[in-house]
Amino acid sequence: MVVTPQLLKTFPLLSGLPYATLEGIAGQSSVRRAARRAIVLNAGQNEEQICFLFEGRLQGVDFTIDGREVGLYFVEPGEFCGELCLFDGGAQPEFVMALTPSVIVSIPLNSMQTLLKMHPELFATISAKIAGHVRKMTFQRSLLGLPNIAQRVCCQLWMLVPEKDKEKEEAQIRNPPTHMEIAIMLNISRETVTRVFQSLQNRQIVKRDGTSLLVVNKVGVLRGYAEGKQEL
Amino acid sequence: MVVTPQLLKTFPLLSGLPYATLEGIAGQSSVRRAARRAIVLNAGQNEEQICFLFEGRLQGVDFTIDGREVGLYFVEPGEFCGELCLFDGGAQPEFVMALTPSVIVSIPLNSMQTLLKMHPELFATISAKIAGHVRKMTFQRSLLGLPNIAQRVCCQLWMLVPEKDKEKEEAQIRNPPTHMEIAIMLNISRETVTRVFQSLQNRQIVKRDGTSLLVVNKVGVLRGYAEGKQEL
DNA sequence: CGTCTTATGTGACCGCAATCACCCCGTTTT
DNA sequence: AAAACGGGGTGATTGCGGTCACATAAGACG
Repeated sequence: MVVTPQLLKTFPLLSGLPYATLEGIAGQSSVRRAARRAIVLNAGQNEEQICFLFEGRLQGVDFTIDGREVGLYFVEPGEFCGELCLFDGGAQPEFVMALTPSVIVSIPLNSMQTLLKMHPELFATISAKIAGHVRKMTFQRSLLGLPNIAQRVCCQLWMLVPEKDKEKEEAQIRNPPTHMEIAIMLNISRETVTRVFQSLQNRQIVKRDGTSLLVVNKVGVLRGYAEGKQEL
Repeated sequence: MVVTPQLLKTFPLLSGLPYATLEGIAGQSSVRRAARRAIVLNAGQNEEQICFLFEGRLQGVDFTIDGREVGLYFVEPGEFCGELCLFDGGAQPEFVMALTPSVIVSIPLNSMQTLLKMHPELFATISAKIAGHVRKMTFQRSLLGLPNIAQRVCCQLWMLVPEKDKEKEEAQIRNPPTHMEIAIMLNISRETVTRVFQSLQNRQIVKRDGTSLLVVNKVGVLRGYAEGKQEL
């Protein structure tokens, strides 16, 4: 499929670039659909591409020495991943997998490097992204320290609430991760996640609406659980 | 205390700089001793300094919502920390604490920024350092996925073995972290770490030599445990 | 020197989440 | 339409590591 400048313009990182530049980049880029569970980036390889997520949800995953899956972070539409090679040319440390059918725009590493030379102001955004990633990982790690499992799940759920809905009473989480995908993020078993969700549903705090929508009815209460102000 | 150019030159990041430049930086920098448990960098604040560790050992630590300590990474002599503000000007995400009495050289953020303008080639090293940090955190996260606790401890211990000793039969770990400090890195209790160490000592794999030295007698065996090839 | 503090060592107990085994249900595949 | 699959739901069991409560050892320090 063809990458259009309009498509590239939808990504915050690139939205400020002149049309002509975007046209050039578009010519070197590619767009692909990734099926559920498809590998977008491989660990341990020099992937040499920056992946922009247009639609869907991705997850960074790693594996322990004994083969268990470990969830690292989620990638939401508009964000990108695989940018670590811009910093040290090294290999991709973790796998990136599509959790839902996704649309991904890939810009090759060297196109990206050329672009950065022409527009060094983009460096600030990319640096900020990496810095943000470090902060996110730090926070995620601190989640694992919580002895209360339900609180862990609520924190993770809270992070999936769209920014714009955090102050509202009700929120929607589109394409929510499966229980398994949440479980590996939090180092707990799938069954335990299910049981916490049951508990939340019984209290009418969340509600499933089909397979691709999770409604948070009482955003404030969820937040309370996440912050440990109330026990589930 | 006064920072000399010679002191700065001991740090890999700065060792390639001309003497005159180092003199300039030295004038703006400061060196301090941090006692055991002293806070070197505060979380949530704009610390605006890059800290180079000359001697000792530091640990990045965070706290969960309910106040538990979480260990994030260790800083070894020659390395630096607090560099995240170079990337987004944001606050320091985690605390950095001295585990042993340490000597730390601090370069203010704006001196560092000026230096980077004059010597953009340093960017590569700093970028690589951040990239390395991301890789380290990813690995550390995958450690937490290990269901076998003893293996986790052995992995952590293996990472403390100096690079130069990894192929040898015997290795020394100077200023080893306490059991508690290892425990918070691995999300396990202090007692459990103690029990694993007992087990390792009984099998003559490690040996304490005073308070500031841990001798690994059988490096290969430790590695075997770390990689899950043998069960402890 | 004795006193304080911090680190380590160890047993007993117990609670909680992992595991296992199975169910249901909706979707996709054949 | 049947079969296969993946996701979610649930009970019973159990083992492992957390917690608690001490004991002991080793420095730190006046």
